[in-house]
Amino acid sequence: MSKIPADEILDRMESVLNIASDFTRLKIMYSIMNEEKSVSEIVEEVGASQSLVSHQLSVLKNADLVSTRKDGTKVFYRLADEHVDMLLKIVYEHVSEKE
Amino acid sequence: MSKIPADEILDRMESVLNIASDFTRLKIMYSIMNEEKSVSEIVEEVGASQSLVSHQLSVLKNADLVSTRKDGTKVFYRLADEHVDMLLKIVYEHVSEKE
DNA sequence: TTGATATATGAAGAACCATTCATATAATAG
DNA sequence: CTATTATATGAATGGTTCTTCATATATCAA
Repeated sequence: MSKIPADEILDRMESVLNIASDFTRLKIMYSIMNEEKSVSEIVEEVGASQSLVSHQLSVLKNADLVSTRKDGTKVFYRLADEHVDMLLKIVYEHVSEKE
Repeated sequence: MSKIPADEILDRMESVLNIASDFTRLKIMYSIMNEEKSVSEIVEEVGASQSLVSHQLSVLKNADLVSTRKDGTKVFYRLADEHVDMLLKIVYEHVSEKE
C-alpha cells in the first residue's frame, strides 16, 4: 500500500521524466552513456544542429540529468549518475518487449 | 560503447517517458501501484475530476502502461508490468537524493 | 422502462515546448 | 589585438497537450 508521494516529489519526477522524453535528448544521453563527450562530438554523433544540441544539453544540465567538465574551449558532458543509465535501460527493455 | 538505438525504438521510448511525465498520471500510477483499483476509487484517491482521471487512464492504457479488467459497471486498472514499477522507483530515488 | 451509478469521450482554450535562425560569449593561437 | 574554434543564448514560430465542460454510453436494479 505505497502512498502517493508529496506534490513536490511528483513535480520533480514529472520534470525529470518530461525532460528525458525527447527524441534529441534521448539521442544525446545515449551518445554520452559510456564516455563523456565534447559538444562538437555529440553534435556529430547525434546529427542535429549545434544550436539544438547546445539548447538541449542545457536543459539536461538544469535537470541534473547530465554533468559537465570544462577543458579549454571544450565542454565535456556525461550522464549525471547511474539512475539515468537505469532509467534508459528500463524504458528500452519495456519498449523492446512489445511484439 | 553502446550505440544509439534505432529511431523507432527512440520514438517509443520518447512516448513512454512522455506519457509517464504528467502530475495526474503519476498520481494515478502510484494509486494503483500495489493493487488494482476501480476508476471511482482512483478518482477519490487522486483527487482529480472523474473526466480528467478517465482521460488520463485512457492515455496510460493506450501506451500500455496500465491494463484493465472489467467487472459489471466497474473497470479495474493496474500497472501493466514490473517495468512501470521500476521506472517510478528509479525516478523517485533520483529526485529524492537531491539535497 | 425508468432511474441510478460507473465510466468514457468530443470539443475548445490556455499553456507549454522543440526547433531554427541569428548572434553572443569564451578560450586559445599566432 | 585579430582570427578562429567551441559553445551558449534570445527571439520567434509551429505544434502539441492538459484540463474543463458537457454529454454519451454501459450496466444493473426495481
